[in-house]
Amino acid sequence: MFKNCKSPFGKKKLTRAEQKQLRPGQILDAALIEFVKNGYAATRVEDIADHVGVTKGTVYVYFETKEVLFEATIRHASTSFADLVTNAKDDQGTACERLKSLLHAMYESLFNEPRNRDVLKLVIAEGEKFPDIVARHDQEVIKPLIDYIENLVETGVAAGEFRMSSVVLPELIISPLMTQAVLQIMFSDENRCDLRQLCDAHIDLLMNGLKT
Amino acid sequence: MFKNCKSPFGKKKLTRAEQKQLRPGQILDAALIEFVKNGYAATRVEDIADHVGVTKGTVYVYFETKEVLFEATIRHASTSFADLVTNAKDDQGTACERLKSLLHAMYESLFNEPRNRDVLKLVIAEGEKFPDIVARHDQEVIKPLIDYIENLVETGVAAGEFRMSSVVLPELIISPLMTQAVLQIMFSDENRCDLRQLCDAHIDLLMNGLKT
Amino acid sequence: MFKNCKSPFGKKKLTRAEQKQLRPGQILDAALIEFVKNGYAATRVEDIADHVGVTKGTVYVYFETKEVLFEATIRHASTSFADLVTNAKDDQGTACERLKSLLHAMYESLFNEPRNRDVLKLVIAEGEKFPDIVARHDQEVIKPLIDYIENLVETGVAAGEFRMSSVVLPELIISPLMTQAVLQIMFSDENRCDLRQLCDAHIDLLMNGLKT
Amino acid sequence: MFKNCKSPFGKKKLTRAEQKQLRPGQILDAALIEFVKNGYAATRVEDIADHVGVTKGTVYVYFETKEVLFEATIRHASTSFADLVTNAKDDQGTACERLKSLLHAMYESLFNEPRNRDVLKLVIAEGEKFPDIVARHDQEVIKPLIDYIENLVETGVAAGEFRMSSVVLPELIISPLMTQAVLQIMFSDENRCDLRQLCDAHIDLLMNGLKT
DNA sequence: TATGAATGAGTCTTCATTCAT
DNA sequence: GATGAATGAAGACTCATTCAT
Repeated sequence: MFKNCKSPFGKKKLTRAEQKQLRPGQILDAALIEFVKNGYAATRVEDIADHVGVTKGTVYVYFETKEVLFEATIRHASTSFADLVTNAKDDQGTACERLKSLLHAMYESLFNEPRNRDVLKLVIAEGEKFPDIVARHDQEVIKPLIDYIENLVETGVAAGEFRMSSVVLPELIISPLMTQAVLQIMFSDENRCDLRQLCDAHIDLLMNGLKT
Repeated sequence: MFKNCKSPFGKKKLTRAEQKQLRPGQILDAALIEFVKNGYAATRVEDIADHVGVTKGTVYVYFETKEVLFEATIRHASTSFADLVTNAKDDQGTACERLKSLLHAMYESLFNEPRNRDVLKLVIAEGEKFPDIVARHDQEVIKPLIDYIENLVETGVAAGEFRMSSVVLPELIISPLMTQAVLQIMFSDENRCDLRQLCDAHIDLLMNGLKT
Repeated sequence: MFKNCKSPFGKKKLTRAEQKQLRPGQILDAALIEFVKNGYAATRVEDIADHVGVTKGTVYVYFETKEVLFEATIRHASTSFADLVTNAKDDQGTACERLKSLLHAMYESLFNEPRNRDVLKLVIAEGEKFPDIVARHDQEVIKPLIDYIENLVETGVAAGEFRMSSVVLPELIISPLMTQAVLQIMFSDENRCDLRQLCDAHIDLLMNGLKT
Repeated sequence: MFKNCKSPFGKKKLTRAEQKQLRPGQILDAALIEFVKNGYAATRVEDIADHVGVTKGTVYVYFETKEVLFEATIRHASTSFADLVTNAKDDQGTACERLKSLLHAMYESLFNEPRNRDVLKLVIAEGEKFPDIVARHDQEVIKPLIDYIENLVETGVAAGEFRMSSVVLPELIISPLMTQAVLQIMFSDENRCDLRQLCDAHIDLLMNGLKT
């Protein structure tokens, strides 16, 4: 009895099987941190292993090569942002309200999910060596977002909420977010800018700019 | 015959002394291309030398280490964008006109000067390993630009050209440019977006958003 | 009773105990194949395990180290050829007849027992790293064969069957067999040579050479 | 003066250029020794470098990979034996004399040129991993020799020197040499056998066997 | 000044071996 | 007995850097 009840008070000492299930995730988390810090080439597989508390060899039990690990790392970290658009599609309300809602969600994600910034940095820095990753990011993150906004703007124009004059490119609408992400990457997050203030100013300027 | 007669009418066959004077610039140009392509760590000094048509040793005649070469490369390539603000300060006209003029100049620079994008990419990708470079870039490129725009907006508000409501952050104003630069970096310049159209849409949306 | 009578009609589904008894032999068989194919250093213990259908760990249950396994593999595979001489000693008849009989038996063994070739290849290839194996092979395979032939020749000379002129070295007598084995090893058995024809030509030439 | 006159009495201190020319040969010689001693897989590139008195890196200046080095090593060492047949073709005399002459030359080569044994050992041991090497060896060493002997025997039979009865396979004629080479490889050359005696016995038995 | 042979520290990757389950 | 996760020592290969020419 209690044979399998590993110390009911602590949470350590997992069984091998449990460890094994956790390992890939642990390694991918550590890999993201290290790859973001040093870039692909300058990150040593051993640094990642140390970060997890295992040895080099263990990393190779789960990932065949450093390249495979890198690609898996990006894939692992790329989820949350894509979900954002998916969720936004359920929103109700006027185009204006839905646009605001989307932007708020994006600012929140920018604030709470460093992984999105991390992925962006890696796509920028390593895209030349890993074209597949750029394509994936375009396909699964950028494109859906741009398309959704384009659709929103068209809906708003049709409803008379937005002026229809010149083409309003979706890139324009999200550019403050992208720019803020890039600045956070460049200046290592020392919050030079109050995100809430930026969000408000962004929406204010944009809505004023769009209104009929 | 005429073997050494460096064709007085052509521009080839420079003397050794002339060669020597050109070398550092040639090396820095090649270094920029290679560093941008592969990143700092994955670029081999020999690749740069090959690109110039000399051997590794020659690079070390002019630059003590790869790090020194990298820093010199960034410094060498960082000039043009800073000049832009300096030149803009001579502009005359209303705040609105001067803002438009600045943005046009920046789009033109984005279009004509790939070096600005190159430097941005390197600052993003290698900033963690070279904090000095980030600081320099902030000090000499970003800050002056932000300050100039801030000043312009204040002037415009004071003159009643722009509405004064909420704070309009300079970052908001330049963000479409920054975003476009990042997209160009990520997608290797396959012009997904007509720059002229973007410029017009940007100015249109911005002016509408700012106006009283 | 009936202990071993698992499913009297089929031969599959052995008990664990039976499995256990077979394991060492299965491993040694697989090890021979892999060691012959890749050599000692380039053979991975896991390849051998895979070949048997077990995992690395199981191999180590039966053999302490890769070296021990290698030595056991050679010993396991070295039996048949030694028996050949033992059996030949029971032969009756003239020296000439007994020599022919021995050669026939050796050709048959060369044809039917790839293991002899396998052992020869390993002794040649790995002898430097495993001197014991060479010594064993010399002691248990080569020496007895040479001695037996020497004795046979002496008997034949004494009986007037063979000319006694110069010393006839036993190595001369078996060299076509050794050579054929080496060629089979080198050219992976693509039968460049009809063994029966070789056997006949060998015996013909030899008997003619030996006759008074 | 005498600046470049490197000690006319000693032979050391070669110039860089001279060194460079010698390096590949030095490396190949060392590589042959090490590869023969340990086999391909168990030989470390550093062992070879140490043997030459340089560092690992230097080996890679001249040979891209260990595999390339191995193949070059075999090619470098494979010359002398092939020449033997080429030279034999100039021989004059009866078929019998020419055959004897060839065998004498081969025994001499076996005695004086350890490289031939070395190549044979590597072809046997590593042939499976390097099929090209086996093919080359067959094409350039074995085939020419076999063909030459076949021709010689036919000539001898036509001239009535040899009996024409059964087919006499060239492999039979050279097998004592091949066997001796293999025994030398296996027993590391501790001359178990007087080569001169073997040669005489071989020729004696063979000529007796062939004669009409 | 320019070269490029040589170096050797550093990194990826493999694999024999161990041991908790 | 069997497993396979984990280890860590070892080896192939790279590349920044030096220095004799």
